[in-house]
Amino acid sequence: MADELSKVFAALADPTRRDIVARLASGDATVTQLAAPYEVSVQAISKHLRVLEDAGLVTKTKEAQRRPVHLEAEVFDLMTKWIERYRQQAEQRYQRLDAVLAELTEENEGKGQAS
Amino acid sequence: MADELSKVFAALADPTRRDIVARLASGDATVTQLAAPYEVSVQAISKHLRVLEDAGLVTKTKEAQRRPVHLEAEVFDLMTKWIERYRQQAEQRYQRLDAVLAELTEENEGKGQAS
DNA sequence: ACGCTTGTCAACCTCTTGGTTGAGTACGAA
DNA sequence: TTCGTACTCAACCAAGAGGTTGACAAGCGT
Repeated sequence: MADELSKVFAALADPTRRDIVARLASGDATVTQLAAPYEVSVQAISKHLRVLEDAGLVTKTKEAQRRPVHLEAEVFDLMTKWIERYRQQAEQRYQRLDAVLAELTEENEGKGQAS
Repeated sequence: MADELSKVFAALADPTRRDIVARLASGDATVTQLAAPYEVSVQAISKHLRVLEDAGLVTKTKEAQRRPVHLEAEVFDLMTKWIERYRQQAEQRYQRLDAVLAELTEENEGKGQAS
């Protein structure tokens, strides 16, 4: 796949992966610990983790046979920045429209017309 | 597909769709206007717009033959809330770890050990 | 009434995704 | 050294995503 942002959004588009992120937010966990709550195979969860890792949302470290998974918070900033940029612009436009509508209402105030 | 959040993330996982969102942030546009910059067919863009619409990121209105597309800012809040929840938790844990490490360093200060 | 513009629907193709099972590696415990 | 645990790799499969082309509907302008 292509750019960082696409990978991050794609990774979080899956409910299972969002769930995993949610659990990692309260502490690191190994692959089998993460796989336990789900009905799917451990391999499937391993694949999910690789997607999260490729997106930079998560890192794996070695500890004997275990691979504790750790949530990386920094990548969230990338998303937040992207979102905020366009959310704010859209909201400003919305408020500008509000202002225009308010003006139009004022102008028509004496004319008794409010289509 | 399933839940709202999954649809929103999936919609924004595509660079073309993020690009469309970016352009819509500075004003509404018709389907052909939105399709113009890209090499793909108008139908492809129409599909992209339906994905964005299903995710609630965008609305279409009728205006003669044209279908002006409008960016809906509210849905971004859903994402922002989800992201912020886990980002903050992860950051807090990180800072707590920092504090623990600082304590450990202090304790070892007189012993000349700094592995 | 006719044609042009705008947009969607439908069928099709290819690549990706999320899942499976089976085998293999790496390591600690006995 | 042998066994069990933890995890990954590889091959495979069904379903979905993004693209194409072709046909069609809906409106405006002449």
